[in-house]
Amino acid sequence: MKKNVTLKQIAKELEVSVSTVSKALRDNEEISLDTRQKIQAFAKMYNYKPNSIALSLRNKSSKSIAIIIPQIVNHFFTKVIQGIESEANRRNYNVIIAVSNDSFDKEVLNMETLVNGSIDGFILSVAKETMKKADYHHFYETISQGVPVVMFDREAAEVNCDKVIIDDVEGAKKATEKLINSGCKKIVFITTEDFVSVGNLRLKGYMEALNENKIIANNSLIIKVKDELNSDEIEEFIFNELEKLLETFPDIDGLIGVNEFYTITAANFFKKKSIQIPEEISIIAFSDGDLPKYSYPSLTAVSQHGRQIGEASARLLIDKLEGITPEENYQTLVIETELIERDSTK
Amino acid sequence: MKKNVTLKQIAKELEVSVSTVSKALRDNEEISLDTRQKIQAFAKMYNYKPNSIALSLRNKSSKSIAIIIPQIVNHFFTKVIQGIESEANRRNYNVIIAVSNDSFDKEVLNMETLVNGSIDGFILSVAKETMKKADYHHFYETISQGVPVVMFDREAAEVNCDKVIIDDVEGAKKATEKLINSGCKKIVFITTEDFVSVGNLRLKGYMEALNENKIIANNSLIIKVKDELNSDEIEEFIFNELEKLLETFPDIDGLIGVNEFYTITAANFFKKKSIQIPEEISIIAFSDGDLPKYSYPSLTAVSQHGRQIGEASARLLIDKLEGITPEENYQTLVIETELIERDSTK
DNA sequence: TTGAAAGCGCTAACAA
DNA sequence: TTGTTAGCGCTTTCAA
Repeated sequence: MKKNVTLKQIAKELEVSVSTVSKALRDNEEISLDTRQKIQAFAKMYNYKPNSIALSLRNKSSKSIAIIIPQIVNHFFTKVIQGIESEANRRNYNVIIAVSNDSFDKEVLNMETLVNGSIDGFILSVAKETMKKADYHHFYETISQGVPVVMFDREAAEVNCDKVIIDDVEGAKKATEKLINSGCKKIVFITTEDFVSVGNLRLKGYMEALNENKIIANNSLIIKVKDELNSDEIEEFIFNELEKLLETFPDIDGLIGVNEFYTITAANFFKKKSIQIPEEISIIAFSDGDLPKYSYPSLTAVSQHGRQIGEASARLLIDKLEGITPEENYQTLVIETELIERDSTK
Repeated sequence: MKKNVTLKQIAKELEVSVSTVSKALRDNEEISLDTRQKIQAFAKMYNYKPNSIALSLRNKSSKSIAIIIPQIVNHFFTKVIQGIESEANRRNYNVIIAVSNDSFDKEVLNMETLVNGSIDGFILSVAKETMKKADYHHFYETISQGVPVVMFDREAAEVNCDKVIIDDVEGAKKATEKLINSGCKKIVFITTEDFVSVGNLRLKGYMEALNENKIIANNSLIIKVKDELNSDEIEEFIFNELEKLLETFPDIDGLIGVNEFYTITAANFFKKKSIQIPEEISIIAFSDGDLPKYSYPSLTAVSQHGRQIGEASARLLIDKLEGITPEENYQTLVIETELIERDSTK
């Protein structure tokens, strides 16, 4: 076990001072070409690598940014990470990923442990529990300490910071219109409980589209899946709700789900019932994931462009870190959704 | 923008020395109860948080471990991360995630940037390109610098370090046997190219099961998907191969795929052909993901227990970091696979 | 052209 | 019981 060489060791070997070595390695003109070359050659030979911790301490900057996401097992978030990674790497920043598990406490803990020196800024999507509690003190604190925060997707409206969101209202509207235009009259909407901003916005878009097309919205067609259910229970819940719905409204002919799981579960329900997709019912999912694509028939989906969201978030954050945009100049970028038409719609 | 308070500032305010503050905050008995309480109260009021960078520099340990995975958009890897996270958090370690994108250069770069102080050890799955090149110098170097490495799933056999692998041979064998026992005679096997260790091992298990059941293996039934194809091309490739296969062997009645994408694509092919699953053909996927579960009919799958792999890896690494296991004592843990029976097999 | 010294925030051995 | 000092690895100002 040979430890990494330090400036000190090199200095000792070469019988020069530490500062000379430091300067030489940064190719400072102050040092004679001769010494510089000698030192550089030696450093290379001993595979010298500057200690990044020491650099961070010294420079008050670690050149790394932290991502805090609610869940790691989530295709949308992984896409966002991919986007952040690519932009950050391009601009020589490292990326650290932490997971809040949708828990308020873990979100706070993550920020607290990271905020002290190890990272220069945050890109995060707010944990569900935090939204529910509406307790945002940890965001205010980090921002007031001069550590910039960028929120994406799930954001806290009252917190002043850069944000990258998708146009959920518009996305849901486009999806609903697509169904209406292809002849659907009774469109089911499966969403989350009210406190999740995203679900709400999508519901709003659905409503708007109905209104504008003079279709009277019917609350019975809106299924709100309880937050605390696990995946088996979700299936059971959705199957039950649809079963009931089908009894009262045997003529439902369209369905939109605010995430891929709800939607695919619904699609499977109809497959089981031998109700043809899209002939008898058209289906659209909100999703950036693989489920709709590999489903049979494949599902038309509203893509959230996770990668672009990630890239935009990283750009916003790094621009701020490097002083390209002034500190108190907060922007909210809206990334357009895209309707990817597949085989579940006419 | 108020910066975080430091020991020095507290010391100054309270007119004591820095070391007194340091000791008081760690509740050192050396300091009188009186002073301790005063200092602690003050620190709390000013929301003092130790600077983790300074601590790392001082302690030569950051209490964090780095995960390097080939891809972030991969359900298996995210499950593993989840497992690592939970074990690491339990033992008060932070987790940093970096992505190699299956590129040799990026893997090397990641390790180099992280190895210098910011992390105490690595948990990684080897990038495809690295396996192809069989260039493992970066692993040797980090290990020889005293930074422990744990490899999971995709591992470099010749590198001496802790490893957590799944019993791929056994998993494939179980899957094949399941099909044989349910009456399948002609089982297709869709795998990767030869240099991917995992694909190879699974193929071996398939072969073994056939042999032990006196079924003569037929190379034409083995489809090797080229590595460089994108997802659309993979679909095209698999569809073509199966089409051809069906002409020569209209009596194929079983199929195993080494990952969820290959398998689900094959399943979709049969759905398109109106060949009934599982009546006419039984299907099993290797997968930890959601695709098989939400497929219709749902697909029987060999689960790799990603979460457990993650937990075991973290345990191995942290035990080494804390000196619980001796440095040069390398273990290879084998995590059993599990056949999750669903609706695509009889 | 080179080097000494201070300092980033913290801890710990030793001195007072 | 409290404080002084040195040091983790690095950069940078100022002096030689």
